Amino acid sequence: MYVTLPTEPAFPAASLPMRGSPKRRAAFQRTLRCAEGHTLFYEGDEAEMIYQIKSGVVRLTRVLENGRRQVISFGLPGDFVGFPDGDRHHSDCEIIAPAEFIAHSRRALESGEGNVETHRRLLHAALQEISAMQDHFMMLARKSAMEKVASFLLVLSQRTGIGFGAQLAVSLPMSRADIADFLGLTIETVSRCFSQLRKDGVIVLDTPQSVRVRDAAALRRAALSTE
Amino acid sequence: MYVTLPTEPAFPAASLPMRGSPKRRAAFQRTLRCAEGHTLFYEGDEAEMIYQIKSGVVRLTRVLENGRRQVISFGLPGDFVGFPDGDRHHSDCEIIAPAEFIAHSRRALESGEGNVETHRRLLHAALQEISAMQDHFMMLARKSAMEKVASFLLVLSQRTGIGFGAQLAVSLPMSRADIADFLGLTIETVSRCFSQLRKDGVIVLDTPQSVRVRDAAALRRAALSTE
DNA sequence: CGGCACGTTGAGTGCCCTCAATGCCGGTGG
DNA sequence: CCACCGGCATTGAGGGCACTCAACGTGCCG
Repeated sequence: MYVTLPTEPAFPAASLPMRGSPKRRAAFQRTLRCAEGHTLFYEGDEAEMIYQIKSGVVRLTRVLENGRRQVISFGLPGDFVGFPDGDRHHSDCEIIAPAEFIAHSRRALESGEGNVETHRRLLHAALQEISAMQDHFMMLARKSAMEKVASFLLVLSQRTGIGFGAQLAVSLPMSRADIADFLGLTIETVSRCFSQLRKDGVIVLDTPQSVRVRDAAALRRAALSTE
Repeated sequence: MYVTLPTEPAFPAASLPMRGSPKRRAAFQRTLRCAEGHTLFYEGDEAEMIYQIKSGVVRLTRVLENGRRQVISFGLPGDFVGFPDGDRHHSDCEIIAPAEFIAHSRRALESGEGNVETHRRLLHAALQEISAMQDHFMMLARKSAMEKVASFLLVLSQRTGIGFGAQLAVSLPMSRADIADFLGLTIETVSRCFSQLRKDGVIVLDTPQSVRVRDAAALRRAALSTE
């Protein structure tokens, strides 16, 4: 069953697939569609569902009291988002490219209610998340600006790139500010790194949101920078 | 390299409580004691157990191919370490202060085998870990050197500090190199921050491994640095 | 056309890194 | 006992990378 999300302002979408459903107690899994610009959940919301992204892109963010923002991660197809801390979400989740989700009840993760196999997959995803975040520690703490941007492009091209002749077309639905807050850089530095990669012939910038990777090997070298 | 190795060679401690035990199949939970300098598990080891720290301190590290090292976290009493990625550990775990653990079978987390309540607690700890790591993202990406060091001291003093008159005595079993690799700084910068805090009268450095917090409010201010 | 959001580019500064020297402490051997 | 050494921490001098501040270009929308 599909729940199409509207063009109205953001709302606690997490609650939608459950409320008022006659099959509520049996609804461990639902499919959900959501337009760009909407917020799937906010920090502090009660976490009723965990979402697997079928298509589209989401952005997980967290804000410090002084206003500094951190983009925790970008959710790409295949990713799970919404793992709770206690019974609450600990970040905001905004849709930045029209997305479809499979929504799982939180109890499917916590108690295996509904389906043992689903429980196993959710748990596995949560543990993988921990490992992936550790990789990102390296990124934030030990890589130069160019390495960060190159690594970012590399991952994105590997996960969502589309063959385009000898090149790989990559869409960047997020803004430069999002990328900067993800990598721990400023907007200007991110922009300068893109320009440098363009000047070096590694990438082509058709529009700021549309990149083609011309030299994947060079990109990989820039991302590692063993020197 | 960084850390002095113990009087005996490191060993796969994780396997100790299981091997040769006649009660092996029933052993979902065991207590374990381990001296400083030993390694509880290595990256790539099969993750048979998950450990809750009863006392002592451990260090989780990961190494990049080019040699750059990242300290993922320090495990303090109450913390869980050893959450697997698939069936493998994804970091090294070394004991840096004599420690006691409760070892849980990985199956206790994955299938709830043994005890439902244990399963719930392990899962809860894994989810909390995700949330805690997100906080550390902020730390690595958006805080200045002084904020990082002050935050680090603050957390440590809150978790392991011992009242000492009006002051709070904190033990730092880890080296400056460990702290630097945890915070994404260099040894020298960490040292300079400690010295600055000392000059400002915020802390007293009895020895490099033994700190007293004189002015907790000032430390908190330094950690937030809203300016 | 003006206003705005976003991205790019330039100039200058500052924070933290690099490199280097020194001090301290424990272990070891003369 | 002292000399020597290696590991660790501290401190200083200098430089570079990324930040800050600012200007400009572009596309979108009223």
